[in-house]
Amino acid sequence: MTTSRSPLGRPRDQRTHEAILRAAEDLIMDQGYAGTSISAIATRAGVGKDAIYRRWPGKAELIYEALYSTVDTGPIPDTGTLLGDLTQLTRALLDEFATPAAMATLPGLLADFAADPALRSRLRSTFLAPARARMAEVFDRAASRGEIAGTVQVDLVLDTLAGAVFFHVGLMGEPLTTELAAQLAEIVTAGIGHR
Amino acid sequence: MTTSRSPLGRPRDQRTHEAILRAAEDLIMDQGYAGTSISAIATRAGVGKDAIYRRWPGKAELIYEALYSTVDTGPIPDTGTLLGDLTQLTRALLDEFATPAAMATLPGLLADFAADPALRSRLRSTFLAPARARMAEVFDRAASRGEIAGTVQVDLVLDTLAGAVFFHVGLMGEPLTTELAAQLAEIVTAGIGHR
Amino acid sequence: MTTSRSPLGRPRDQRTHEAILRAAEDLIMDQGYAGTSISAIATRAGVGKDAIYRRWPGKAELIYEALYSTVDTGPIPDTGTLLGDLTQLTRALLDEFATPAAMATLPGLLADFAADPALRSRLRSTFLAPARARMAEVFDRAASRGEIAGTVQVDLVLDTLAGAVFFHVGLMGEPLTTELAAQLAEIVTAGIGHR
Amino acid sequence: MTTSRSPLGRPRDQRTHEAILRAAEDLIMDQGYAGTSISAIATRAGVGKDAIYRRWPGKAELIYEALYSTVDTGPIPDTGTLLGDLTQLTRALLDEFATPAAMATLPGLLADFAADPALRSRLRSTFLAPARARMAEVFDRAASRGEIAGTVQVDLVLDTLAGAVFFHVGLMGEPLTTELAAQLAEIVTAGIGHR
DNA sequence: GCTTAATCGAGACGGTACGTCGCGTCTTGCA
DNA sequence: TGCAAGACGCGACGTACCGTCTCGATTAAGC
Repeated sequence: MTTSRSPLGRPRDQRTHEAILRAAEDLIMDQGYAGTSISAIATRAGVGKDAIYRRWPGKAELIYEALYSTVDTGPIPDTGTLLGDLTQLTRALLDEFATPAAMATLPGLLADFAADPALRSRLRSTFLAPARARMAEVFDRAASRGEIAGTVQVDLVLDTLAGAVFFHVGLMGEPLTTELAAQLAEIVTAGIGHR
Repeated sequence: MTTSRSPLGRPRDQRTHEAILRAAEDLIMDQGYAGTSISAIATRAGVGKDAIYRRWPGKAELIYEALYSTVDTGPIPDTGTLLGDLTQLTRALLDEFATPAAMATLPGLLADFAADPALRSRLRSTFLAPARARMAEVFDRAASRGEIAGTVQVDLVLDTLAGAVFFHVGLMGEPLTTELAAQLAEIVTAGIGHR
Repeated sequence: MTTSRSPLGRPRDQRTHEAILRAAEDLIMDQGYAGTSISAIATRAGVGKDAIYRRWPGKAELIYEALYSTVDTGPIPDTGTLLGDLTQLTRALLDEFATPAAMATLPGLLADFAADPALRSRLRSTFLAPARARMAEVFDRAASRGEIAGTVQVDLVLDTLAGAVFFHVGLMGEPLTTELAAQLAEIVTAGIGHR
Repeated sequence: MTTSRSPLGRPRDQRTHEAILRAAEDLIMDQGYAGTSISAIATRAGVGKDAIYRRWPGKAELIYEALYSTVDTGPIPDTGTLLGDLTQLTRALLDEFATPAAMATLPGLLADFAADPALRSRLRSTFLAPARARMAEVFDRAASRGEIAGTVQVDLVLDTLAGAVFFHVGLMGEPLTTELAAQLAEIVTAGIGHR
């Protein structure tokens, strides 16, 4: 049997967990990523610093979980055309990145992730891999419809879309046009689709 | 006349200037961006901290000048085709970002720039604007050749290319394939070119 | 009758008690008083922290019991002379203070006791009072032998002896000469005896 | 020549130094030794913690300098009798230990000094050695007057007096009788003087 | 046999202090 | 005025203990 033994000692308090995440999000909102310290989060949450370090190894992981825990889990779009599907995928990406908190956080967060190989691979497996799987499915369907020929470099497309969104939204702080997702999807679809 | 008055007192020592830039580059190489402090740069350069703050307002600007001062000033590519021109522009972008020092620096540097509106606009005017001008020229020629119709959203294309390169190289630390530039240029060209 | 009701619930485990005292002594030996934490004692004893706090209110009391529980209960010396009796009392004092563990512990322990009035009076009643009683007896006999006249300030003598021993052994970490007890006793005897 | 080169860099600010010592003394007064933290001293003095750690390696040395810097430098007593001289020396000892701040500090301070061999020897050379020299002088004069015969174990006497004072005042927190010095001096004088 | 209640190991909890580091500014003496 | 050196106030870092608490499990004594 695989009955996982109930862990020893006092279990972690769920309310503590939530208070930390909430405090983190609040502080990010009005202080930005760099201006938010672990101590400040702890104070605001009414929590000891240890309670934070017990759960997360550092600021980057905490903030990542606080803001990006809602990985896209909706149904994979199936509009009947590659362009339609890609547009929806891109729009989902945008929706996640375009919140005020996310915009204020992305550059600093990505910098911290980039600086640490362990974090980098965590980001890849936690965030990028699911997105890649969804996109691969979309391309598969497009191929079976005959919309595209041969293989598509899914990673390349994903990087292109994510990179463009990051540049626009996170880095440049550009006002977010609702057409951006459509335009990007259009470019990529046409760029790939030509056989 | 606008002859700026020659400044009073002892003139700044050019060797100090160079020593700082060299020390900054060295430290970036083996400590990364976050691990490089102004104090450390000063010590390594055999220089007082004031000598640094007298020249640059902070770490971001110093590192930016030390590593990215060589803005692309070569001739605008003119291969006769949009694809060829874009490939060359993208390759230039890659060459600049793909040095070890640049890869180790980009995310942290961009985070610092993103956090400060003043820096952000400086980046836009110093770095992005020239690249945009060169790209606009390439598109103009393509239009006059009849390769593309109507207007092209140059900013969008630039963000897409730069974003993709940043994601691949700076953030993910991916091994750099020489074909990346060609592939990206191909996607964008096709994506735009279709009329 | 006042037969104390046998307590409800699971009785305390004697082995736990002993394991704690043994762990405390071990840790004191190679980490000193300040370097010994309650957590460390608990871990070393294979015991929860509560098991400690259930028995002792703090580190000072625990260590005190672990190292000084063997209050001098031997027969009161009766050598026939004041000098002989005082020498033996002093030697007993020395024997108790001169163990490596005691030497490593005394200053820190006394500091904790001094900082808390409750502890201070506990020390007085538990440790000093018995020693004082024994010494008073010795003086009584000396008076009845005619060795000393009038009253003797027992407290003063005790403080003098204990203070000197503490200074030599605990504070200065001086190598312990076997003659120290004799010399101190001699001084005090002569100092008091003169009428 | 032995002209000591003027040190490089900005010299340490004397007012900072004094503010720290004053804040330390204040806090000791109403918080005790254990209740006084370096951070609190820094805050109270309006000073950064570094300014403290730059000057003293830890709390013990800082407090020691703040409270006991005024080593007895008055003229060596010369009353004509050993008893008179010793009484005065003991009274000086008492005067130094019997201030409220000193009483609140001594046990904790001595514990910290005892825990570190380096501090222990510092205490010996800075504090005890001068006192020993003064006492040796007193004994020399007594010998030349014929009051005492042969050699006297100055260290033993010093430890006895200091230990007794420490026990009474620092450890037990006893109310301080003005006669204590006289009584102690009397015991020691008689104890030694008998030939 | 069942209930009651205290104890057990383990470890989470809110705090507080630690000693270090980097920031950007300032104050020296010398060039 | 520039310059190297380094002190300055500030504030965050991540760690260590404190003494209390909350788990599930264990161990008697009283019903």
